[in-house]
Amino acid sequence: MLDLKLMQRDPDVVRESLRKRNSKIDVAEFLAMDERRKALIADVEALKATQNRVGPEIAKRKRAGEDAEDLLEEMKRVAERAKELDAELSQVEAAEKEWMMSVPNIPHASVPVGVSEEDNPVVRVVGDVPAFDFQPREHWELGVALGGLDFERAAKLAGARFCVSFGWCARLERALAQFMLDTQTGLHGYTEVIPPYIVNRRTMTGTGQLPKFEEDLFKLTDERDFFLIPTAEVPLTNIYADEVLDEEALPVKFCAFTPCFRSEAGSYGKDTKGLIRQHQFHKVEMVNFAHPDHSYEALEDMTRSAERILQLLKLPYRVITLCTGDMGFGAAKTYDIEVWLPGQDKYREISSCSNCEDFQARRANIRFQPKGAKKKEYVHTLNGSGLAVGRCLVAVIENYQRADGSIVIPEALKPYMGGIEVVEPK
RNA sequence: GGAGAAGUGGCCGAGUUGGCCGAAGGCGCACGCCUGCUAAGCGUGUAUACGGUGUAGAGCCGUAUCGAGGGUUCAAAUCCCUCCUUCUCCGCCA
Repeated sequence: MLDLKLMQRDPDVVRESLRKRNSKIDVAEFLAMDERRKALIADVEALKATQNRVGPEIAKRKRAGEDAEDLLEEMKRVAERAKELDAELSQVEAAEKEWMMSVPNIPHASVPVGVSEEDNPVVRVVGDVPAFDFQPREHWELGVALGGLDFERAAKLAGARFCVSFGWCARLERALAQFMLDTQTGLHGYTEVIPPYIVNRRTMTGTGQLPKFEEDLFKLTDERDFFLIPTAEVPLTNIYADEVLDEEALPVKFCAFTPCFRSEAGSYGKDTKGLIRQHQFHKVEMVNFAHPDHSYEALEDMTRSAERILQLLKLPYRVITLCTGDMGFGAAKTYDIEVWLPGQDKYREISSCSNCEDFQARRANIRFQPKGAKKKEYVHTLNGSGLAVGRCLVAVIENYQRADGSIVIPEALKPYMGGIEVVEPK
């Protein structure tokens, strides 16, 4: 959520932001609501002030045994009127809040202006795209042939966009997860967390999934308003909702390995084969709570931490900056890391690292107490995949394939593979 | 799943014949004084949000907030309803 004061004082900044994001949201709508709200507050509070002034007078008369009928009559009318205006005020406030909650974050000045992913500049390219002396195959083809992936039985169990992994493949995914966690906790100072995979509406609203993107989520039919997490960013970031952190404690760095659940509504026809786009996948997520003065350093730091995984696995990748038109709702700046997939002959997203500045912190009410200052400030929150485990499995399979259809296990994963060094066709 | 108890300011804890309660007291914290020695004492201050004004995150005025939401009433921390959370006992269970 944006700062209400900023909306009121400098609506042009918001207009400009929305223009860069190609949004149709109209700031004038907000300004009108805000005017109306202020007018109502003035009226309602004047009436309540009257009530507070006359109330003790009534009590005084009653105690003295005097008649207070005239005041009671008058106050009855005041109370009635106050109630009417209060109801209208509540409506206006709710509408205004909803409007505020649907406005995306303001892009950082360094973010390139653009319309679509075509306009995302490449920041750096790391590792050489491997040259194969045969036609590299796609992961789903290799995985199925080697008995590791089974999409047909998954369809039977659940439906499209699910997968069952067996044997070496299940082990490889577990190895990747463990390797990532060990790297982030051991090398980069992250604290490992196991959060709930089901969260409530408040939590989903704190990070920005709600109210705008409910159709992307799996909602439980339970009357308790439960949702399956689409990413561990949601529970990790909300861990400190409604809390005040010590300034010296910043930055706080959490990581978690969790399943992620996404409805993938509106992605019909995209990536219909393989593991790239599933309703359920695993991800190691990193979340930082940073001091506002250092959050952009933290973004670089987090991105490097994600890249480290690919470097250790010797997987070629590149880093791009998302342009204003391609950036997510809550982000002020986002780097995507794209890994090379020989089977697809292109780079595909495997991590997304964002600085949300105080956008989520304001929604979730996460603050810190600056030393010497009176007022508490919102922290900056960052999140990034470190990495998407399912897509990393895809990358390993495709990059480490050999002409005979076998797959070599990357050096860095061998300690986790229980002796498996090569997966070969039977 | 059954039975019961509780939710007040950073913490503890008063307040339940509705009005004099934004809320006693204590602790903690901040500043000052005193004293001077591994202490203590004294004084003052100590929430947040919104609205108005404005020297525009100074001050002042107003409103709201005693788990959340709704109701009764001229008036509710105090009465009624719903929900949430925590705790205790029993049952069940990975």
